[in-house]
Amino acid sequence: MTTIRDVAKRAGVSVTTASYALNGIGSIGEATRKRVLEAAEELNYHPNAFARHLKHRKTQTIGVFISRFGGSFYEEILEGIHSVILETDYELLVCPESRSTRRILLHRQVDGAIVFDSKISNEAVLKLASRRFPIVVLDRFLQGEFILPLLLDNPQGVREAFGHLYHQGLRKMAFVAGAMDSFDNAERMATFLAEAEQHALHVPVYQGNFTEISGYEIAQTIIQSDELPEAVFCANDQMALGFLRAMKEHGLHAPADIAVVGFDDIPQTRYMQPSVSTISASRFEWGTTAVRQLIDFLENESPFQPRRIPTRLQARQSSTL
Amino acid sequence: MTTIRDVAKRAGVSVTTASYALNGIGSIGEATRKRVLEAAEELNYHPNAFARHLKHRKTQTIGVFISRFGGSFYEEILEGIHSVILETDYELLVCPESRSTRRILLHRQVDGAIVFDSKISNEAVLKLASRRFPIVVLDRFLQGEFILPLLLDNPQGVREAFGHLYHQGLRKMAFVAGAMDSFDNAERMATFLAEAEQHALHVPVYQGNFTEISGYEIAQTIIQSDELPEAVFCANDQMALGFLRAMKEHGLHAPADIAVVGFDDIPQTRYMQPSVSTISASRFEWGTTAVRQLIDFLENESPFQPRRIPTRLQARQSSTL
DNA sequence: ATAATCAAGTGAACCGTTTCACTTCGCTGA
DNA sequence: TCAGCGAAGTGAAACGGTTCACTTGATTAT
Repeated sequence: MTTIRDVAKRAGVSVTTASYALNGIGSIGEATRKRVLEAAEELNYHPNAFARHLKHRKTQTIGVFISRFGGSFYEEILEGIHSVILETDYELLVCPESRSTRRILLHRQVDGAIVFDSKISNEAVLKLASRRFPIVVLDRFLQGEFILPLLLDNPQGVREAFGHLYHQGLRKMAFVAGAMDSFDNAERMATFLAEAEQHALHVPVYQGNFTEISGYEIAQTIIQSDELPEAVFCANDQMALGFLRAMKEHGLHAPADIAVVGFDDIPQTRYMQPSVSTISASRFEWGTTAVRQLIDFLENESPFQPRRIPTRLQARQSSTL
Repeated sequence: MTTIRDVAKRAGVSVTTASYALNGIGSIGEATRKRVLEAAEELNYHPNAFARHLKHRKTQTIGVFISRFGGSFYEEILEGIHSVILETDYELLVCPESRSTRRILLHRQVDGAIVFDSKISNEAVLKLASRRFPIVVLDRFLQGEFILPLLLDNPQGVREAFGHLYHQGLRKMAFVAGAMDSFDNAERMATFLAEAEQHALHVPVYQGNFTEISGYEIAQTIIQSDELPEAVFCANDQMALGFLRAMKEHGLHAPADIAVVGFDDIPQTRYMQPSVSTISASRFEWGTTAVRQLIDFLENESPFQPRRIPTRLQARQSSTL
């Protein structure tokens, strides 16, 4: 590995001069600067990032903490984040859940974090966040001067979906809930029930856990009961898929027998027969917004702008009479 | 930030002793060790990763270089890599194409690399690879003592697909090729044509570029020609999807009018109507194999084991008469 | 002629660890 | 009694950069 000392020696200058010349700062004569740059080029010199970070106590890196790579779930968000990073001189460190998450966060290997991993506790986030280490959270509602929660606009999409069902004359509705500890689930449920209440409807809630199988099992239960609901809203698409699978197995059709709406707009929903109505959000924009705000905070200390990511109903076959 | 000096001071020992105690090496009395660990705990001390890396000239990090996050393409490979990393004391740095790729590679911020990004040139890989910096490439055939190409077993899957078509009595076949500079495309095509030749078949080749639209356009051309082939093999699924879309628009059905087979087993193939025959590989296993070999090389200098990732035909509706 | 100014360049400390080479000291065995 | 030893602990250099405070020597103003 060639170091700046090698470069300095070859250019016949001091290390200080070499450093200034390479970084284009300090007052260095044109001829000298050129000599240093040439030497660096000839020796194929590249500064050691660790030495630099150690000195600067900054890493020019944004950390993104997700629970796993799979599931198509983070893909678009990451693409969005990446697209912004490309325009900046920051780097991107994507870290799936593991011991290293703790390590990386604690060892300050990144300048700021975007958190989308419920395994990271609220306490941890609260403890870590500081002026020197702002955190954007995408998966929870958490307030703090140096914490920005950036969440989906669940109410908007859910209200739209409710209206879509209601205006088609459907009155007997059911709600299939996801994991209890999920903020999104809570908000989707609260909104749906509030809308129903406004229209004097009673909506039974079935407790699932966001998995396909939980949707499937809940559908079994519902189908075996006395009378079927006219419409079911599932707190996410996986459960809607499970629900539809059970319906199919019992010879029931959506939307004729039960209209079904999900949430997230995962790719399969488009390809299923029938195609599945769902609520979409621009996950790409979610990612770009998150990283823009984070970098803006790091560079200019601009206070966080609370914001919701818009959602939109995608009315497809499974709920359109 | 608390440093090891703070810990040493609080424990009333030298920095050296603190370091040894924290790392569990050197000869340090039991009582002293305990005192140091307590001090570290109380001060919430975490060693600075950069200082450590600087000293060690090792980062305990594997870099994965992909072209982008989207497209479901890397997902499973990354999951596989991640699952292995979890069992080791290495960390994972996933880097989508950008200036930073160069930076990270050149600045030796990782101990070894897994490359799956055709934008990184062969020359770059050849120049970088060394005993101290082994590289696994997943997207090209590249030989070198410190380079391990880990590729799909294209011939196996393609031969299976050819047999599947041939045994159903199909004789008039066509091949829809992907990007010219792709190793996978070349190998798939070579295998298919060789198989055809063995059975005295002539197979016309249509040049696409792996995109859905190129498959669509080629289908248009073929459909407007005098006589249709009985079967078409597309070098990847995207093109197969485009091909099927064009067929549908012209009122043609797969497999009755033309049997279609793709390659990659992307999720949609399962959900389409008709479901699309394709060739699958365990991408998860691809990832685990890659990182296992890399770490094994780093730790034990065990020479690379050339290997192919097995592929398997998934015969679905689009090609099953 | 001389002081002031300025551009160009340099020495050395520092960032936070690790680790080599060394010291200290109590104990054992002859 | 004392050489020798091993356990416990320490000082300081090193990793590879950056940057503060400083020197040098030429130019300018008076």
